Amino acid sequence: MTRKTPKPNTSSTDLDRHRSSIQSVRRAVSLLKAFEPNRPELGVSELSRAVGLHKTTVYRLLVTLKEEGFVQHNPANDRYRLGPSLIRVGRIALDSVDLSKQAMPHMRALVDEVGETAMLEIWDDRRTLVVATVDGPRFTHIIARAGYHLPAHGSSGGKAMLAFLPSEEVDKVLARELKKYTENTFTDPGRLREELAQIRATGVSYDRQEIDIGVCAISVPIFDHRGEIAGALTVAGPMQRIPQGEDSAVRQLVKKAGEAISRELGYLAK
Amino acid sequence: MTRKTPKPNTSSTDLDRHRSSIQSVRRAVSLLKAFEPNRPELGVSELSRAVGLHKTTVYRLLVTLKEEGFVQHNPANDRYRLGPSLIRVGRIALDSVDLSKQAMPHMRALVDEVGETAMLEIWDDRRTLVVATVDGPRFTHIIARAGYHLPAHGSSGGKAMLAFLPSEEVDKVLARELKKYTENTFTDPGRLREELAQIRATGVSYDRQEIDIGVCAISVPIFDHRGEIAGALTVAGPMQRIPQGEDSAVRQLVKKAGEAISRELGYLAK
DNA sequence: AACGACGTTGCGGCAAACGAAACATGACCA
DNA sequence: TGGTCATGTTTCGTTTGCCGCAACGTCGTT
Repeated sequence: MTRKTPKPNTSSTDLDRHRSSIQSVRRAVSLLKAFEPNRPELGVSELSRAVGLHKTTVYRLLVTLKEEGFVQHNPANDRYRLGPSLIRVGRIALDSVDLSKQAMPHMRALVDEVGETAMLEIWDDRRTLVVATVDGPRFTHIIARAGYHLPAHGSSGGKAMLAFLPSEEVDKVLARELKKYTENTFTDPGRLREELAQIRATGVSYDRQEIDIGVCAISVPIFDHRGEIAGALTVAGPMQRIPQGEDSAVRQLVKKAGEAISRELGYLAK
Repeated sequence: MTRKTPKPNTSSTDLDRHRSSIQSVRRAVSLLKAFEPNRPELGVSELSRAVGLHKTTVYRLLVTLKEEGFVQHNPANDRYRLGPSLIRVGRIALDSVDLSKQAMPHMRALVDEVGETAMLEIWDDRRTLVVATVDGPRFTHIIARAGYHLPAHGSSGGKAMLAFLPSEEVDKVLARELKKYTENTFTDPGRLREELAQIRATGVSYDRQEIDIGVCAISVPIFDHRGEIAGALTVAGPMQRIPQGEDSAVRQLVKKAGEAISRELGYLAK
C-alpha cells in the first residue's frame, strides 16, 4: 500500500461529486469492490484500512449487507466474504448484457474458423471486463474467464475500445500509472496515444505479448446503434499462431465477425 | 424515539430492525434485487412502485449506483439495468463459494441435532464422491471418509443427485451393470428409475440397507445458483436409528440443512 | 499480566438523506 | 392542435438517519 489516509477520514476529493449521490451507498459499494479473487475474505479492520473508512462505519455497512445476503460472515475467523445474493444479481447482470447473447453465435463460428479462443469484452471503470468466452479447440489455447478484468492499456480489447471512447476516458486511463506487465507493454502515454490513433485508422488492435509473454491477440471494436463503443471482440492465442500481417486471414475473420455483431446491434457502417 | 415517527409515512413493520443497519444501503440493495431475468430493464417509476419507495429516492439511488457501475442507464428508453461492475463482483462471489466450506457449519449443527454421521457428497464420474464428513457422537456410528467413492445406485446420496441430473447421466449409470451389494440393492433399471421419480417428487432419498446390511441413510440434493446439482447431504446411521417415516425429525432436519446450504450457494427455491 | 488488535455497542451532534412539490419532456389521444 | 397523463429530473427546507468518538469485551501474543 503506497498511499493511505493516516487518520483523517472523508477523502476530500470525491466528497461533492454530484449533489444527488448517496454517500452510504457509495461506501457500501466500495466495500463490495474491495474483495478480490485472490483475497476473498476480509475482516472489518482490514476493510476499514482498504477503503479508508472508520471501523464502525464499515461494521455497520457489513451488518446491513449481511442482512441482505450481499456478504456473509465467517464466524470462525470473523471475516466476511461476498454473499450468495450477489451471485444471483451478478448472474442477472451478466445475462442482461444482451451484447453477449448477440455475439455468441458469431464467436462460436469465429473459433471454428480460426481455431483460437475468442473473448467478448466491455468497458468497465477504466478497464476491460470479459463477459463471454469461447475456448479454442486446440490442445493448448488461451483460457479466458468471464467476469475478470484486464488492463485497458495492456489488452488488445482495451485498446480497441479506448481508441473509440471519448477523450476524457482516455485521459482518465492515462492519468493512472500504466503498469508494465511485460517488456512490450505500453507505459508511455504519448506512445499509447499513437497506438490508439493507429487503431482508429485501421479498425484493428493488436496485443503483441503486452500482458503475457507468448500470448498475442487481435481485437476489433464493436459499436452499438448510436455508433458508440459497445465492446470489443478478441481472438487470443500463442504468439506463433497469431499472425501480425495486414492481410492475415485471422485479422480478416475477426474484423468480419466484429462488423457482423455491430450490425446486429443496429450500427450502420458509414 | 422509541415508539414511532409522529405522523408521516414510514410505513410499517421492519422499520427498526436492528439499530445498526443502514437504511439507504438496504434500499439500494432492494433496488438491485428488483431486477429479474425476465425483466432486466426497469424505469424509475417502475422501480419506485416495485420496492415501495418515493420516485425521488429511487432516482438518487440509481444515480449513485450508476456512478459505481452497478446499474447502467439506457438513454434510449430512460430505463436502467444491472451494470458491469456487478458482473465482476458476482463472479468473485461465485468463486469464493466453496461447497464444503459452506456446508461444514450446517453439517456440524446437523450432527448435533440428529446424533448421527453426516456426509457431503458430490457427483464424480458416475459415482458419489464423499468430500466432507462429520462423524456422529455416539459410541457406534457410521464412519465415513472423505475422498472415497460410493456407487451411484447403492447410496442415498448418489440417488439424490442422480434424480436431478440430466437423463443422459442416468442412462450412463444404468448402462453399466448394477452391482448387488445386499439383497436390498436396486439392480433393475426400471425399478431404479421409479425410485428416482419418487425422489424427485419428495426431495428426499433413502438408503435402506442397500449397500451394507444394518446401515441406513437419508439424503437430500444440494443445488447451486443455476439450479443444478451441486452435491448431496447425507445422514447415515445404524438401521434402528434412522426412521423411515415421512414426518420423522431426522428427515426434516436433513432437508432443512440441505435447503440452507443450497440457499448459500445462491439457489433460489421456487 | 499487560499489551495490542480485533469486532462490537452506546450515544449525541450534525451533516446527509429524505419527501413534497415544481419543472421539463414526451407519448398519446381527442 | 391542444390537452392530459405519464415519465425522469431538479430544487429546497426539514429532520432523520447516519457518522465518528469512545468505551467495552475478547481473543492471541509478548
